[in-house]
Amino acid sequence: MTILNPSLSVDCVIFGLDTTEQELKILVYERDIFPDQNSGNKNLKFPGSLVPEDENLDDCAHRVLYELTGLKNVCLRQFQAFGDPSRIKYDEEKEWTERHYGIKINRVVTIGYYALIRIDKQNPDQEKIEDKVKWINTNDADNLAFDHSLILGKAMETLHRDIVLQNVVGFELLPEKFTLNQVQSMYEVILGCSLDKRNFRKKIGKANYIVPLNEKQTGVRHKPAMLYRFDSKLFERSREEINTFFI
Amino acid sequence: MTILNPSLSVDCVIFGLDTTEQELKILVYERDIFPDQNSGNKNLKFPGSLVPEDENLDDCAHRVLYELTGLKNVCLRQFQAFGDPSRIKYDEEKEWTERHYGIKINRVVTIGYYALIRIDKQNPDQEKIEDKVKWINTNDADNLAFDHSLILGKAMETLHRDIVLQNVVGFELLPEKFTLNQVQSMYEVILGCSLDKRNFRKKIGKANYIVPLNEKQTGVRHKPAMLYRFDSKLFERSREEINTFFI
DNA sequence: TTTTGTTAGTGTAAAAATTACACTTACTAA
DNA sequence: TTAGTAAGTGTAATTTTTACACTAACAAAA
Repeated sequence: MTILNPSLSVDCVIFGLDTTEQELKILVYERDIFPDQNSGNKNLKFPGSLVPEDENLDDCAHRVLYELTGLKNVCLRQFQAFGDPSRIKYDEEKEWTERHYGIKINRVVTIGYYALIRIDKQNPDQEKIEDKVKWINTNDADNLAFDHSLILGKAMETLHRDIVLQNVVGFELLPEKFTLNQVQSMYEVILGCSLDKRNFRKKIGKANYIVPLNEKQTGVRHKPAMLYRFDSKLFERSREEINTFFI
Repeated sequence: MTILNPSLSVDCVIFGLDTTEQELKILVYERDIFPDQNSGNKNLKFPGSLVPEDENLDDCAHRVLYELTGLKNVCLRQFQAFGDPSRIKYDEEKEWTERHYGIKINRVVTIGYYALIRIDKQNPDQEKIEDKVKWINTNDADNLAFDHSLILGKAMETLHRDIVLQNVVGFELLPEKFTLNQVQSMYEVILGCSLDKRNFRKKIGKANYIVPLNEKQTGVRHKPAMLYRFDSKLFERSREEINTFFI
């Protein structure tokens, strides 16, 4: 039997790109702590859990995400620990947590992880989760449970920084074969701004890990775009070069 | 009485610039776990402690650093949580920890903080610490206690990244009035590389928070350098601009 | 008082990167 | 055949980055 540590948890901020609606969404888990209709988003939290006594934090984050949402093979990145003793704001939240895990909890420090995924591909397993997990737009995500609005803010800061510095790519967000315009609009949605098409292509042209295929879009009502693929090995290599510059 | 959480700690990686020897050092705490003379650096750890049940993580890091070393008003930055269940490698280390705190410990997750300070100014309080705290060169810091060599590596990565991106300044490392060459050699020591003097000055010239004083060095055996001061308000303002770009 | 040793301080030209900007092409569906 | 749509392309101006070498100002020693 696994013994849960009553003062340690992980929480996963999963960003999903909705390519059809051009929106950045997050995955939340719905509980029934506050029955009031007007309780806003207080019933919504990020998928997370207390950490078993003998489990590695990274492993725990992956496992918990899988168990709660069915998502696997997600590239999670630890970004910050949240340790305010009063981060569990309401008595109801503490009671729910103790009921949920069946143990008395202490002050809980949570380790925040984040990931970017592709909504249409890596969708949460709906059967498993009994409609408790859903996507909401980042813009509608104020007043989440616990301190999860704070966690979201820090996750977004980290995401933007990582995207701009190319510490993370969002190529998980794109289909295996994609067009350069899809890459551009991915960046635009994540960064929340628009980019110049030609200058963007100049930049992307330098990235050897974006490899053109000898293939074009079909069935589109306009000039078909060239398709590309993402080469993760080449990407890792170029990322190492950047990192050794810093180290 | 404070109740310590048996599975949570903070550790502080304090970088100190030794301007005379042009070296980057770290502050370590010496214990007597391994009596063997040849035990390398296994008795050396970063100042840290278990976290009291009701204390904020940041507050805890500052308090612990003060109590162990006498250092205060240090700008600590959280950089990563370390949670490998086997990060306490040796039985002797676990025993020492339990003896030291007088409680049974679990698997301990530690939250890493780092800071940059000026060795000649903010020296640890030698009386208080009974010679248990000392500076060692970062190059000599392999095989530290627990997983503290891993922690050091991650702290240095973060430091380099923060310095290059101007997320942190090392102006705590310099005297109140300083020369541009001091700034440059500070960067050189931290980054471990040499920089072009003219290009460095061009860059520094754009930073409005480095303010020239109408004053020169005296008593030096060469052409006296212009003195400058660091304006932390102007710096904060320019840092906010950078941050809003990311956010 | 002259010399010597030492660090301070300065400019430029070439190369690279960034920015702003508008039209033609290739396809589908009507 | 036409209309609508997104794809794809180049350039000139500006800014940033890079490499590089000498003179100036002081203290100490001769």
